[in-house]
Amino acid sequence: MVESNISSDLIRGHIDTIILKLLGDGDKYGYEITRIIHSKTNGEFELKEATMYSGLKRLEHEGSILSYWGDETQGGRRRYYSITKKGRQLFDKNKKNWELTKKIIEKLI
Amino acid sequence: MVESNISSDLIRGHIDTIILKLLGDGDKYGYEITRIIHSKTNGEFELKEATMYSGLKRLEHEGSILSYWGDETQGGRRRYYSITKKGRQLFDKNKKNWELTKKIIEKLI
DNA sequence: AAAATTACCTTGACAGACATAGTATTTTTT
DNA sequence: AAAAAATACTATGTCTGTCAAGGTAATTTT
Repeated sequence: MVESNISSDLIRGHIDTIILKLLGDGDKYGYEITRIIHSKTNGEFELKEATMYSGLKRLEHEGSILSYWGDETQGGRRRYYSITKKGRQLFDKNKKNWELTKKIIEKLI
Repeated sequence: MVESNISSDLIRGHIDTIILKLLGDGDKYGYEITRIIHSKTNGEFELKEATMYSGLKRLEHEGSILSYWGDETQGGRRRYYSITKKGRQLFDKNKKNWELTKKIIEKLI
């Protein structure tokens, strides 16, 4: 269980993009997002709950995603998130930004 | 003059590493560091002065660099910075961290 | 002489990540 | 059946790095 050494400074600014990417493949609820990320990275990166929820709130606020309560008649309530057109555009923009930033960092370190 | 669109969130956590890298090649004074970075990136990234000086102060505080006044008898004073052994170790660590983080981000976006 | 550049420094604001704490339900373990 | 762990959500407040804005002073260019 190697559990994450990823500095939060290095991940900063990528959280929203990571969430948007996941939602691009279909609606998900919050807790599910953390689980997927955990397994996708073989436990190397753990998205903290507080971090995720603040990202979700931010994204919803600006209209990049929207949310709705699942209709689980049994079991705990789940709030699902769905990406909007604006969200897809933001993702594209962020991804390009990442590519550019990556090149620059690579040039400098 | 394309001047920087690099989001400060994406660069966060890399400033110190960038500075250490430059000092690894020889002592430099503050203003010089900004100029080198500017030209190395063809103007795509501009290290803000306040950001740089706070990085320098942080690094000096923790013993990763040290500083001394240049002996310019004529002309303006210059404070030179020099990397320490600890600084070189920190650079190596940061660089590894970057490689790891890069892989993880790439996996997720 | 005025303007621009070189070179340094400080202060305070801001925003994102996260620790911590809390609620409530369901599932697993003892 | 009771206790513990996992699922699932939310709110509050702290910390830290980046940067805008401001300042000083000398030198060089216009």
